[in-house]
Amino acid sequence: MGVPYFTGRHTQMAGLRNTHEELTSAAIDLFLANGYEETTADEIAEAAGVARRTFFRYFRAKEDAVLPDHEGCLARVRELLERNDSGESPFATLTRASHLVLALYAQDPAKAVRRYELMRRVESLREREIMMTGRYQRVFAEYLYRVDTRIGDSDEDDDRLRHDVTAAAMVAAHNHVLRQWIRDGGGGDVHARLDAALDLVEAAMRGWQGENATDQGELLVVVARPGTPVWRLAQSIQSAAGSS
Amino acid sequence: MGVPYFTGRHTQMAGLRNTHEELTSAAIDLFLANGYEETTADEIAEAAGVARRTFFRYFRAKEDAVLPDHEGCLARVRELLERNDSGESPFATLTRASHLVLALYAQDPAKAVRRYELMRRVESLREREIMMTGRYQRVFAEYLYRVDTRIGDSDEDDDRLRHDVTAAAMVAAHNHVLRQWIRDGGGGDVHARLDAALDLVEAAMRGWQGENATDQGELLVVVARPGTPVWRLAQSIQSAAGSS
DNA sequence: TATCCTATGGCACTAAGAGTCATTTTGCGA
DNA sequence: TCGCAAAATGACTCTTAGTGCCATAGGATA
Repeated sequence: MGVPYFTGRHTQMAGLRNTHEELTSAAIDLFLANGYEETTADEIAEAAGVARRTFFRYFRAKEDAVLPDHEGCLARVRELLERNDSGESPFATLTRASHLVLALYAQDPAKAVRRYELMRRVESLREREIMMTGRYQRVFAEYLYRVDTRIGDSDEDDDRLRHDVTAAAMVAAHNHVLRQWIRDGGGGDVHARLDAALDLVEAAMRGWQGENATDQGELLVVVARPGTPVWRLAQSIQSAAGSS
Repeated sequence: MGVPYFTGRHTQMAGLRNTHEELTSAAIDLFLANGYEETTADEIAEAAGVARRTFFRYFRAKEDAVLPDHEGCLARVRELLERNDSGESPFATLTRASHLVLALYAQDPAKAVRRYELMRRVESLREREIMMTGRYQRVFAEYLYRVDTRIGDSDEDDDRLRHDVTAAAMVAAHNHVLRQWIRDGGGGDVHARLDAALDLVEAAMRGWQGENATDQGELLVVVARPGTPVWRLAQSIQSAAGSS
């Protein structure tokens, strides 16, 4: 078998023992009780009533026994971004992808809180989590690069910078919301909070301009007397916006 | 000795053999020639004419033999942020910190290019690098949280979100500039490029608003006939901005 | 010369992770 | 209900990263 790691395989009927689940909960229990480094893969396997080798068939590394199934989630995110069926904005699509990731935690708040407690004190787990967010960020940035090309004279490298920064900002907002939610004990509507945060990010990034940018926050006041033709208004607005 | 790893210790007189340098270059050579996983710490040590144990005295992990001295750089960044002597803006201080990190690569462009070649194909090294950027990002965000508190009615949680996003955006911009520079072969003035990129980030983040923000990019057009009192103008602008 | 102190070498040990093959379990069609 | 193919598991072995511990070499200092 080529890729034996758990990504939805190992399908178990209801009622039968779910090795994956037993391994993760045994791992979290032992880690919380005896410490992370102090717990060996042997002990986890034994606690789950399974052989050591089996443990490493379900998880490619010790850390993965605690962390959520990012591999599978990343695959779903990629699929979502490649489908790209609706006519929504790139940012909106990435927002949906963010919710997909958030659901990975939100669907089991109690476990999320326990995991967080663990990650708070184990450096190695924090590192792994950071790595994963880096993966998402990269996928986001690449998606933007693919679909958010702009017509006109905009500099290509500047566009890529904007894509990288946007992806980083979105992931940071996601992580912020997730962390706050978990610290609050896992109550309330996380998804609504994520939407609010991403709205702020989108608003800020909408102000991203190339080198010939107009100043943010500038007020454009057009004074016209009644009876002025509308095209005249449009003309002066345009020229004012262009010559800042 | 408590912390034996290289952070400026192992001071060598000029002319004596610099074990650290020999180990890193031996490591890069062997990794590029035979692959990363295929090269053991034993072989690196032997190539540097040193014992295996010595290798792990200089580097806490195999990956660290290739990567730049992030540990020391992080310490310098922390020191810079804690000094906080000048009266510049938080963003400007973080910009200086970014330049500090950039210098870690810019001071030896040839080695940076070789390293990049290596990281391009070794997942484990990419992971380590992502981890390190995560560390910087965290330090940046914490700095903002410390010094960029705002007076008035601004929501605290919203502030922290802004700090997280700002830090992420800055680090993303830094990494973007660094990557582009390395891909271009390591020529030109990286530091100038970083300044340009961070200027764009600052401009975008300046547009960050709390929940009662007016829409970014929205144009407010006031039409008034000549002779209208100024207070009347102000009144309608205010009411229009408030009801968006 | 006696003595420190630091870098190094050498050795043993733990544990993570991968390869391999035999064995069991499970799903499914006849 | 039986039997078969595929998947899951168990039981080894092996390599290598990383650590702890102690001995030693060799330069600096009193």
